[in-house]
Amino acid sequence: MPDRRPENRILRVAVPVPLPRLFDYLPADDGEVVQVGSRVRVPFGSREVVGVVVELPAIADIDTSSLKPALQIIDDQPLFAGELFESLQWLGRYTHAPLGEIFATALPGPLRRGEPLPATHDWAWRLTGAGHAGLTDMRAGRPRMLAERLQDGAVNEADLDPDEAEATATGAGVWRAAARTLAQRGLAERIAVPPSQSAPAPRQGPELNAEQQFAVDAVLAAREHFAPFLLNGVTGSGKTEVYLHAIADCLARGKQALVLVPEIGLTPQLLARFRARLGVPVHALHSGLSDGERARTWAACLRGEARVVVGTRSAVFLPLPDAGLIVIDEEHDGSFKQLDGIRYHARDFALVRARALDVPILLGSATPSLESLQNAVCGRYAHLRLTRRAGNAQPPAVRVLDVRKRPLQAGLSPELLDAVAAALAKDGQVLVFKNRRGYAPVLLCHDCGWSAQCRQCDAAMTVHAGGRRLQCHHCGARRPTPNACPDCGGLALQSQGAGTERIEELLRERFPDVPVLRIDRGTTSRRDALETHLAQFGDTRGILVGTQMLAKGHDLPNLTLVAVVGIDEGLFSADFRAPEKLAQLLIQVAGRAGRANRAGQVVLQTHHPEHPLLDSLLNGGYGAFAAIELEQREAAVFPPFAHLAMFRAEAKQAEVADAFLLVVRRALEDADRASRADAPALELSGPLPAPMPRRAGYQRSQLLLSATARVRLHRVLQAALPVIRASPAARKVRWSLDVDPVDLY
DNA sequence: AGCACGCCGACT
DNA sequence: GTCGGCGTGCTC
Repeated sequence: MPDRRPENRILRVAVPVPLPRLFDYLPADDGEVVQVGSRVRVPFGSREVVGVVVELPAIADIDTSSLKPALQIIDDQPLFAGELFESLQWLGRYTHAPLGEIFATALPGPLRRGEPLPATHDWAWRLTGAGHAGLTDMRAGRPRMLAERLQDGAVNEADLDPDEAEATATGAGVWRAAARTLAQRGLAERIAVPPSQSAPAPRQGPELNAEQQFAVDAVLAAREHFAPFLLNGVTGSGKTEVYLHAIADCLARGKQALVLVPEIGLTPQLLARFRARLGVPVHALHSGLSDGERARTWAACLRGEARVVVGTRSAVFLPLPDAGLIVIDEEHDGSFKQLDGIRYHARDFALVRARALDVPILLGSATPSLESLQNAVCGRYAHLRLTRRAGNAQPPAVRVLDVRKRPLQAGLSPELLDAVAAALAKDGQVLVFKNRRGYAPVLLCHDCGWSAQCRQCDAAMTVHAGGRRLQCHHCGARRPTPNACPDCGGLALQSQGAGTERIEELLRERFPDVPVLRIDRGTTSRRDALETHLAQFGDTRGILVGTQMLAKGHDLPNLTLVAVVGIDEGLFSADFRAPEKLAQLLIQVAGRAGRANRAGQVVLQTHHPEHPLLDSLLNGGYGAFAAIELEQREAAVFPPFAHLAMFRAEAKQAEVADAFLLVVRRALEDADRASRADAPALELSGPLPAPMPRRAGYQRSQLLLSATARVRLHRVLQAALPVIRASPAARKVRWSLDVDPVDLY
């Protein structure tokens, strides 16, 4: 019988520092009982940190002479228990990140800093005795109006908040000033009440069509166990209705549902729709919330009070003691991948959690990632298809504009400007969409469409050294930029198109009598600014100019023309994922054009009207494109047929970063040689300059690893990382490891 | 990552 | 004579 008395256990703690090990502490002097998964405050060097207890080994087995006592047990009940604890351990092994940092990223700020788990009760206001007595003597005004609302009993703060329509008319939260006034005069008081489970009565949704019903039935049939579904539904086919039915069933069984949405997808409209339909409070979790609100949602989930949570990437770390279903909307979206710190992929981690929780998981998209599609093709995911659009909505007509040798203004051809003029003449709205993912620039001939390709790699070369050098990101080959096009002899070689500012400027000049609204990071940094801008734009005729931000969001019923420019960089990018991202984007922006009552038109401006990507996409849709692209990925041994990891390093001098990556390369080659059964498991490319090689005075460089077998990739990484971390070169650079990197070039 | 300790330049 | 540059070493 093991001795479980706390004084005979030591605490093995994961501390939030980038050290791949755990630290042991003696129990706190207060003799408090500790459980695995609880936070503890511990001394660490010359400071104090908050860590998580991950083991409680018997004191008899440990040399305790150098151990310090823990300072405080923060949680009497573990914050990380059961499935979440296990899944986070898995994530630590998978990302090769220290456990302490994993726990820290899984927690909202206040909990990470050691604050106690917040209360989750609601607040309500009620009149005091004096308030009831003095009501009739009060002057007219907001305080009196509030007092009158409270005279029949306490009212929750949530119910005092005006609803969406009122909020814009009166301004949100005006009652708070009135409440403060009443409280100061002793007429009203704020009281804690149990968390409300009340919500608007669930409203009936539209009737499901046969495809939707089939999808819902399939999910319900599998609801008792882990079952991944790819819900592949064209734009407007009603994926959300399928989610809502599956969630309603989950709630009826007394279980929790977690819905992950892309950063830009968590709009007030989406939340309002969920709230109106489900009949329980719907919690939201996104970066626009205050730290306190995030901590409260975390606590509400842990206590099982939150039944439905809709959240962005970080919501994948919420505790789900009564989980019944996980939904990932727009599963292909890039914002599910964290790009710094712990570089996790929320969709992939959600799959791991769903398996551990033994619940179904629904991945929805009109344009699934090729990874998920391949999983569906090979039968690991059940493939559900929604092919019919709601109502009479017709897919928009797509026209490809060949702009070779056309006189461009700000990158726009005369034909495109004519199309804009025509749409405006019919009182329509126009969206001019500039494709500008952070592609490294490629060289293009405006006369014939020629682009600089590497002679060995069949991949586009990227422009470096201020346009004077071309470099291949696969093999590192370099050559000078030609002065004239090798194919047609023309001198119209250019590395990139115009930005949205230039386009906006030109359109204003050209169409002075209509509003031109530019939407991009510069004009629209705040989270809700996009919605506000679009709402202001309304449905009058006018032009929207923008980048990715405009691909989704606010419905624009009068949008009759979508003009897309700048797709050639995507067609010939060095990034093997560029075609996939471009195809997804084109489908998405095209989906914005036209509604049931008004036909929409899409114009694609390109130097490559015959490009296979455009051809397959236009003639066979996303499915046809994806089938071809998957074949190419298989032939080239790229994901999902290979598994990648990326070391990145930055230093003041490029040679320092490269020297470190050469050490990494050596360590990986050694580990690979030592572990290999028959053939090398790894293919390495690099060190190569990163897409933005210079940033803030730092030179950035990277080393890519590829392996066909995931286990071997991890085995080699695990063997090589101690060597890498211990190397003197590692201290001279800032470096990181990214397992399953998304943006390569 | 922090933070301390530790040994060499321009300043009150 | 000191304040402070950031190299290197450690954190139970």
